[in-house]
Amino acid sequence: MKRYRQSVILELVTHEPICSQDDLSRRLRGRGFHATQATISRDIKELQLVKRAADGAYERTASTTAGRPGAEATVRRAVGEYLRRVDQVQQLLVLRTDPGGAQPLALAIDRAELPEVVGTVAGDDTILLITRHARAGREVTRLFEGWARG
Amino acid sequence: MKRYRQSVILELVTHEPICSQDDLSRRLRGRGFHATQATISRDIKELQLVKRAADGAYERTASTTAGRPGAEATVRRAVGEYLRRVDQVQQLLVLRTDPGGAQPLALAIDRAELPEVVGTVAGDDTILLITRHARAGREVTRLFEGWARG
DNA sequence: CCTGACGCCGAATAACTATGCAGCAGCACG
DNA sequence: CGTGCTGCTGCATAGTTATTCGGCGTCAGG
Repeated sequence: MKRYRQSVILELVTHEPICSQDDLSRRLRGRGFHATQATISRDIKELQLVKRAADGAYERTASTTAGRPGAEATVRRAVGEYLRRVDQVQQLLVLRTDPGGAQPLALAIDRAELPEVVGTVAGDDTILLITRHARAGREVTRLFEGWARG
Repeated sequence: MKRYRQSVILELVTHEPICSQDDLSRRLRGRGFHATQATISRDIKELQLVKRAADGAYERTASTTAGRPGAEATVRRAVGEYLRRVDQVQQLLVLRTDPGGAQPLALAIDRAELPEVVGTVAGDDTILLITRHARAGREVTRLFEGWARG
């Protein structure tokens, strides 16, 4: 129960701006969790989130940002199977696959929640992958190319 | 006055655990600054500190450590000189400039490492600017429009 | 000297978060 | 069973932070 709820909190927080615990409580309710602000306060402490003063949103720290081990194996396999080419333009990567391969690959990438990856947009055979900056883009490129070769 | 106080806040926060704004207020008093919690709240927001949930201490973010002070003045000037229009679509901003203005403006924006800005892609007279979320986009829009008018 | 605009600030207060306490499982042991 | 222990939770409230409102000083233009 608690573990599951906390993982949903992590996901919510990484994907949209959550600016208060009541806010979080409401979104959890939308996913079938009932938890009071008190419980969420404790969850947030255990998850070691931080609250940005600039906009009040909660954020994961580096320690919690490492993706789940299972997801990494999945994305690794998906990259090996689908990825055909990578082009980098600053902090954007354009990934090419065979026709129809973009959706499953993008899904796997999203699930992995790689810290360098801000988000993806997938068409049919092309994915636009957005990283935080060019350096991160290069890292992801190297990572993926390694997986594609292996 | 304000600048000086804020730099002292940064120093205090990096060297010892400060867990509340009243705490900070007391320590500032020890160094000859008199500021209420309200003022400190505003300072902390401007300094873009984050509060760790784990222990409640304030912490600097990468951007406050990395961003050079000159960069903000530069981007300010660049916005005033080049920016002609801003359109927002959720967390994306489309910035228009006169022909040829996109590259230098994007460069200045990148250098400033604004925390709300994830990245930019510049063409000749158009920049796609990616922010973390719509709220951040609105802030950046207001910020830039203010600079463009000034 | 006005006057308006602007930036900074404090007091009060609204909004948000942490925590002491008590209740309720579940579980191990006698 | 009964008892004690542990982990998790909600309620109430204490503690902390953000914001609103209004005042003050500065500066530029009239």
